[in-house]
Amino acid sequence: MLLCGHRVKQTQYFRAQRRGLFRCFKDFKVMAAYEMKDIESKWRKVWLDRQSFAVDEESKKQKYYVLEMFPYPSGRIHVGHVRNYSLGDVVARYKKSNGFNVIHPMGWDAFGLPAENAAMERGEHPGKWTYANIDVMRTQLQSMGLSIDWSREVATCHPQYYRHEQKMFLDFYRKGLAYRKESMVNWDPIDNTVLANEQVIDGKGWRTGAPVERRKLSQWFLKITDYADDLLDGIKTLDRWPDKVRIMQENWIGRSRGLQFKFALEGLDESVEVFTTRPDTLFGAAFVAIAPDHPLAKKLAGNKAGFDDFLKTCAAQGTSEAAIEQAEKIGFDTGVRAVHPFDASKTVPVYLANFVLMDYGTGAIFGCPAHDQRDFDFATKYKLPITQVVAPVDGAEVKLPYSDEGVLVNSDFLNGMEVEAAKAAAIEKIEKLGVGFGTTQYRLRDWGVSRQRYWGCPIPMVHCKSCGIVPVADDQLPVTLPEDVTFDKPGNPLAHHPTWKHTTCPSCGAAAERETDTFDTFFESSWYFARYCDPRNEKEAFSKEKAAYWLPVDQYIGGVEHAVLHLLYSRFFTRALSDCGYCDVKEPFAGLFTQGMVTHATFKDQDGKWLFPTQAVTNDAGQLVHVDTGAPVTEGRIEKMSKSKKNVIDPDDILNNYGADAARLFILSDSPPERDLEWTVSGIEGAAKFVHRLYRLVTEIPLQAVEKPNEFTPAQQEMRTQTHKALSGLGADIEAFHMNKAVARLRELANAIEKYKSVHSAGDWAYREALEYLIRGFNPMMPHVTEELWAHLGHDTILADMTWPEIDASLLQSDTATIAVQVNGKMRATITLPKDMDQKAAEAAALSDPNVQRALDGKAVKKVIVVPNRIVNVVVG
RNA sequence: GCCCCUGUGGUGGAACUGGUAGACGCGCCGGAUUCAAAAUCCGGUUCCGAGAGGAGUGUCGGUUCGAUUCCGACCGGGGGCACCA
Repeated sequence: MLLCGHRVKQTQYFRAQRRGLFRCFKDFKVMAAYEMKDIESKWRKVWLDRQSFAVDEESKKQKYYVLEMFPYPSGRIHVGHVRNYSLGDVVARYKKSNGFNVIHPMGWDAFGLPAENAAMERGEHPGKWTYANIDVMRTQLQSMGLSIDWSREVATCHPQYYRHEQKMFLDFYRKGLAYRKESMVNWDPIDNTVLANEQVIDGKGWRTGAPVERRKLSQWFLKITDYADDLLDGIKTLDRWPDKVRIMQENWIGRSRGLQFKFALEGLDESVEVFTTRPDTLFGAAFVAIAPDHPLAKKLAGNKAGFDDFLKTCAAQGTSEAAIEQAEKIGFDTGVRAVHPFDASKTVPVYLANFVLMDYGTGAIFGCPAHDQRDFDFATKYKLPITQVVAPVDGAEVKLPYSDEGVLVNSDFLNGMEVEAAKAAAIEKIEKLGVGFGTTQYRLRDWGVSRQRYWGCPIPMVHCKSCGIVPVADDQLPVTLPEDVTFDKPGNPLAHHPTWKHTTCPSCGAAAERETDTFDTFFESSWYFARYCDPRNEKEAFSKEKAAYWLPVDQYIGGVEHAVLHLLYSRFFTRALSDCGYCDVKEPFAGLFTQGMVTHATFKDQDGKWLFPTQAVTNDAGQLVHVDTGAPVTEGRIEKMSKSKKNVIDPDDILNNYGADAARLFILSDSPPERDLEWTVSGIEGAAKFVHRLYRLVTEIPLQAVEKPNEFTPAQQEMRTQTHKALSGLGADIEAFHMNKAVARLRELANAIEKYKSVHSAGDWAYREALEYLIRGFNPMMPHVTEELWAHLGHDTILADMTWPEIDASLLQSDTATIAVQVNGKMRATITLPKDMDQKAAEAAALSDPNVQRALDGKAVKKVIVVPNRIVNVVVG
C-alpha cells in the first residue's frame, strides 16, 4: 500500500484512516520487511500444492473429525465465522500434529429465507444469489488459511445433496416416522402468506404491518417424540458436551411423570381428558381449562355470546411460546361444569383459555390456584375460589400461591401426606376408579418440517384425488426445484408456478399434484456431517463403511444459539437414519464446544440512525464525528454484531489490513472462547503488533546451527525449563479450549526469550530451541508466519506436516516450592522450601519468619494448618 | 412469562479439584532512541495510605483455619423458547 510515496505499515494506515488523519508521513521509516500478504498467500499455495490437508482414508492413524457448524451463505463472512473457524483450525492443526488422521471439511447451509428476501428485494434468483455468495465466502474463508480439505465441500441446495434427503424422508415415511397433521402457523392476512416467527414483529407482519393471525395448516411432521426417552437418556453419554447445553436439551425434552384422567361434564354425555403433573392438588381444583382449538370447544360454548370474538382474540396471538406465555391470560366461561372425580357433589367451571396448548398433553388442564402462579392469576381474574391444599410441614402461614414442599390439607384421604406420596395416592385412586392413569408426558413436540417456501428441498410427495398421499418413487428422485420462478406474488412460488406441481400419481397414473411445501432448513443441517464422510457418492447419502470410520464427529464447534434445536434435530436424525439402516451411530457429536458471540460498540447519528463503525471517526478535537459530514456521533452500548444495528466489521478489511495471522491471534487471545468477544481496533492492532514482534524476534539475529551441548549453564537450564513448561501447558490449554490462556502462555515465553536474548549470544542451542518451540507452539494459531519463520531457521520441512514438539518431562520438575504463610487467613509472608517438606518442619520454618513473628505479635498459636507445597495458615487467638 | 448462562483493576481477562487475587494483553504514566513525532525498546501501573498497614472479585448474608471458587436471597447483562440460521 502506498501513501505519499512511502511504504507505510498497513495497520498504521488503517488507524490513521479511522481517525481521519490523512496527513503526510513525510519521514516515515520503512518498517520491518515483513510483508504479511505475500507471505500468507505463499504458504497457502504451499499447503495446496502439497495437499497438506487432503484426507487420507487409508491411514493407519486414529481418525479425528473436527467440524465447525457450516455457514449460511448470506453474502460475506462475518467475524463470528472468523471466530468459529479459527477455533476449529487450532484444534484441527493441533490434532494433526499429534498424530491423528484429521478430517476437517467445509460446506454451505444453502437453503433459507434470506435468499428469498433477496429475490423479492432485488429480483435476483435465490439460486444465483446463493451460489454467488458461496463463491465470495469461499474465497474469504480460504484467505484465513484454514486447514480444510476443500475437495469435500458440499452445498445443501445442490440436487446432488438434497436428493439423498428426499430419499431419507421416504424411508422415514415408510418407517412411520413421517406423518401429516394440522398445526398453527403465523398468517399474514394481507400478503396471504405464512410468516416465520422472526417476521412477526409486535404481533404484526414485517412487510404489511397487518395483525398476524393464527391459522391451521395441514403439514408434515417427523416423530421425534418416538425418540424422546432415547434422546434424553443419550444426554448422559455426552460427557464432552457443555453442561449447560445438556441441561437445556433435558429441559426441552421435558419428561414429566403425571396423571391423565377424565372429568365428566355435568349434564352432558361427554368428558374432558386432562393431564397434570400435580395430581396431589386435585382437591384444590378450581377450574378446568381447554385449548381454544380443542375439539370440544365449539360443542361446549359454540352457542354462547362472545364465543367467536374470543376465538378471534386467541387467533390474533402469535404461535411462539414466548408470545403465548407473555400474552395476558384470558378465559371464556363455557357455562359447562366438570365433575370432580373424587367427589361427585363438587363441580368446577370449564373455561376456554388462551394459555392452554393443544399440542401439549391432552390440550386440557385443571387449575389449582393455590399452588401455581398462572392458575392463581387466572382464578383471581375470574373470581374463582382458591383452596389451599398443601401447607409447609411446620404448619406456618404462607403466601399463596405456594409451590414448595409440604403436606396435604383440605384433601380428604390425602390429608397429612407429603407431596410425592400424595401424587402416588391420587394416581392410584384415579386408576381404581377407572377414569385415568399415571403416565409420562413430554414437553417435546413432533418436528414440523413443512415450509411454504420456494428456496428449500421439495418434499417428495404427490397428492392424488383417488389414492391420497403417495410418495414419489425412489427412482424418480430428485424432485428438483423449477428455475423459472417469480417472486412478484406473495406466497409460495412453487404453488403458483404454472406447470411444476402438475404430475401423475405414482400409484394410479392419473393426474395429480406435487406437494408444494419444502423442508425446514434444519433438515439439511441434520445430516451434513455424515455427507462429508462420502461427499461425492451418487448412489447413496454416504456409504455405511465411511460413516463407520469417520463418525461420530470428535469435536463439533458452533454458536451456543444452536444449543437446542439444531443439535437435538441432528441427534434425532442420526438415530432415525440408524434405524433405517444408513449407519450404526446414534450420537453424531461426541464432543461439543459452544462459542460466545462477537460484540461491538454501536454508533448513532443525531437522528438516531445506526452507523457503521467505519463511519464514526475521532476528529482532532477528540470528538466522535461522522466521517463524511463531520456531524456529532454518539457511541452506544456494546451489542452482538448485527446487520440491523450496523455494528459489524468486515473480515475482509481485517484480513487485508492486518493479515490472517493477526486476525486469528486477536480472536483467540483475550476472551475465553465460550464467552462473548468484544471486537476492538486496539485489540486487533495489539495482535498485529505481536505478529511483527515475533517476526523480528526470530529474524533480527542471525542464527547459526549449533550442536546440542552436553551440559547447560544455569541460565540455559532456566530457559529450557521455561520453554518446556510453556509448551507442556499449551497442549493442555488447547485441549481444554482455553485458547486465550494458550496465547498468554506463549507470549510469556516470548517475553522470556526476549530477556534471555539480551544477555546471550546468538549461537546458543537453548536459545534456538526456545525460538523453535515458540514458533511451533504458535503454529495452530498463526499458521502462515510460523511457517515462514520455520523456513527462516533453515528447515526444509513444513510445520503443517510436523509433529508436536516433544516435552522433556525432567525439565518440568522443581525441587523447591514457594509457600504462602497466612496468619488468621491473611497473607503475611512467602517462604521457599524444598518440595514435599515434612509438615512439622514447614510449620517451624513458617513460624520463624520475621514477618510472621511480627504478625503474631506474641499471641498464642491455637492451630497451624499446613497444605504441602502450598500454604501454611497460623491461627492465633 | 419459562429455561440456561454470566458479573474480578481504567479495560479484555488469569487464578488447577476451596489455598499467594489481578498471569497475559490493551490503555495510561515515566524513561531511552529521535531535530521532532511515529514505530521500537526499558521500567511502573487494583484502590486508600508518606509508611506501617487497611480494603477489595455485582449486592447482602451463610459455611470454613481460609471463599473469585461452595450455599441462600437480591440486582445488572446476555442467549434460547419450536417457521432466522
